[in-house]
Amino acid sequence: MQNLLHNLNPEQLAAVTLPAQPALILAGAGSGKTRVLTTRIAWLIQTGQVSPAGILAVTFTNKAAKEMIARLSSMLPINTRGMWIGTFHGLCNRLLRAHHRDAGLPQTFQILDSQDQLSAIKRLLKSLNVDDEKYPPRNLMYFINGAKDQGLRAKDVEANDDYNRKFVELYDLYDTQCQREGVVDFAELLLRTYELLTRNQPLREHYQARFRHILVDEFQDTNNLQYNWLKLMAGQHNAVFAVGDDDQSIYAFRGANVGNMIAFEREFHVENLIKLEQNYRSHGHILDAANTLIANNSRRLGKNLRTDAGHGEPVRIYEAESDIREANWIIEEAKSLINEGATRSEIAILYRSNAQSRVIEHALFTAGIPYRVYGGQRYFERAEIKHAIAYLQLMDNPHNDSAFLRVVNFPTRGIGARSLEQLQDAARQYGISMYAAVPYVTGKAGTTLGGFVKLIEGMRFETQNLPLQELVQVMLDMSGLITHYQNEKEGADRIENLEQLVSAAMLFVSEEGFGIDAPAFLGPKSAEVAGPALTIADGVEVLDADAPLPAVMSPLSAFLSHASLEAGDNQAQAGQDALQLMTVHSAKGLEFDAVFITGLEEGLFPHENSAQEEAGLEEERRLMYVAITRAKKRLYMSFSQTRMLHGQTRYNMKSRFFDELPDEALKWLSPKVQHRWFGQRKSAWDEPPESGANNIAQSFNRDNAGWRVGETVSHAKFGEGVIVNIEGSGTNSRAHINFGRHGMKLLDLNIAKLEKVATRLNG
DNA sequence: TCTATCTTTGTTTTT
DNA sequence: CAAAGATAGA
Repeated sequence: MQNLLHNLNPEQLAAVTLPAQPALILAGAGSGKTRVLTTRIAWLIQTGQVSPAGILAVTFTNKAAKEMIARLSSMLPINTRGMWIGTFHGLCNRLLRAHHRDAGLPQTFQILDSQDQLSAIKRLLKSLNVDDEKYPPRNLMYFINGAKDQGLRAKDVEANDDYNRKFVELYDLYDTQCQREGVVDFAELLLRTYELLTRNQPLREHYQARFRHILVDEFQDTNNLQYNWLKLMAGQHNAVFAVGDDDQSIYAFRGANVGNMIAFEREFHVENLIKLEQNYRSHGHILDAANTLIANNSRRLGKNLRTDAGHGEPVRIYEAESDIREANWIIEEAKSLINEGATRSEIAILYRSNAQSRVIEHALFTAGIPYRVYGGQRYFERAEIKHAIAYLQLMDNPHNDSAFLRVVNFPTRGIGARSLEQLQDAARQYGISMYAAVPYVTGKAGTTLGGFVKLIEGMRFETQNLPLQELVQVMLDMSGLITHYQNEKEGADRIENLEQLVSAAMLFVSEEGFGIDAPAFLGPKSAEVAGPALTIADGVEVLDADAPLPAVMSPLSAFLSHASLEAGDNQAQAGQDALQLMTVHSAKGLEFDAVFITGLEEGLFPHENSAQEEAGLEEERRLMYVAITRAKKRLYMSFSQTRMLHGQTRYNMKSRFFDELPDEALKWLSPKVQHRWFGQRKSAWDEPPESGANNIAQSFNRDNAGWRVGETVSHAKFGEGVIVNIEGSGTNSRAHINFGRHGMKLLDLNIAKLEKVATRLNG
């Protein structure tokens, strides 16, 4: 035990060894949060206070769950497989599989990712002849998910006007459609489990009696439903150990409620509140930047990080003329870091939105530097993989209409809109799935559709005793997907991806502990598993702690769940030492020696859709805080005067966040730009401007009262802005100026009192 | 019914 | 700039 607890600081030690009572740990960035959480679990088990089966540990990302399991198995000589450590969604999936009957779901229910959900909604609207201009599918999706995140069914949602009443009605119909097809969306996984446990007292009491210790990571990210879910699991007696950081709450957009931290403190009568403020990650200047920035937020629980490390290097800031040059600068800096001995994988390039990665990727590719992109297009979201998955879904659950529609005519088999219309009519008439409705379609359409059904049934028959990876292979061959892409010009990559699916299946099978030769449809090894998966206790079927997943889920179902819930963390080229590219969101929880935060411009970061309201802006600021605190030794920030977005050049102002950083910690690298065309051409302008940038031609046109497009100006009332466009000339010149937080203004250049703005420079 | 081509439209973040 | 959707012609 000694070795378990040594090297913990007093606060960490106190947190790890708290008594079995509700506890809230306010853990700042880099304060050893994960360490405290895992050591706590290990300590509880080692001191015999609880058995591994009595632990429920919840995280938000699969990455975090895996990390926790890995650390735990290095700390304790126990098999972590049976332990309940996972994401909210993963754990709920597990519960629903085990109790599918009580939950009113087919055993092979399938999980819709957001793409699937949106197309299901579009399909619903179409079938109901609802005007999707008036009721945009996307809005309906947010409406539904928002309601579910609050724990509300359609009947529970209050609607005060016709418009919202329609949304409620559609919400209800959407649920009906999902139920008919045997599919659940992300929010439904949680809500269904919540309802199941609320309704079913014996079941609830069983799990309450079992999980004496519930530990929650990233508690600030819980939404109301998740919080209530935790309350339900906790019951009256269980110890909830919540770890979180209100300053790192960046998921309010999907319902996360920081207020849960305060609610938790109050409702659970938390007497054990511990703050971890010692930072072990970042050098002083970096931490100062983070602290100063986040101090601009109101409504904080209050916490200030400190470090024993020295000031270290200042934060370097660079202003580029274009996004392309920004990327090139990043690469030059990264190169010199590498020359100085830095490891590539310890350098991260962060951006606010995925679209920004393209320019950087291009530059990295040209420079021949290995890199790895996280997130973005994920493996299981690629079109060809989606098709393959749809075939697998139909084999597992033929009533999934989304899957049916995706591949019924892909590759083409002469089943067009008319046949499907007939089929949909039949399905609606009998209230059954499209697959089941096929026999009711007569004529030629009936024959071709029947052929498709035969195909799926043939695939099932051929694979009924095969292990998962062979099942996938047979599916690929029989579906005609491979042949289809062979005939396509750019199909080679797609075929490669499809072949990878076989390896993915094999990997999944070995990692999850399914026997590698076990048939994919049945519960393999179930006969040999020590103890049955489901035990009957007091007349209730419950999930046994030691039973591995396969006992309640067939390998195929499990694999499909995996595809939806994990989407393949883009493991591409793992192992190679490469630069790390990712959004700020996906960087949460990670740390790097050197970090580049890019695209720090008004409208991008903070994002224009968020900066309108105070709450949104504060979330953006927390996001920036997360970004800064990822860095250990070196931190770079950059922004650009121009940027391509939606195929056109945009002129953004530098981010307001620069004004919220402490000058002493910063070093501005960019050359002065204010008088660049009045003679003082220096450094960055020594190189010729890129061709094709449409502002360049205008930049040498001095006819517009001395102003040019792209220039930063200052206005008495609106503050700083960037000239986006100039119309007219001479005494008639008017300019569209982007004043960032004050919006776009059209000003007469001969009347408005504008001043040129100098960029600060101290290096 | 299929394919090629045009038009339109992009929430930014993720389980 | 792309991807998704709509339209026209084969």
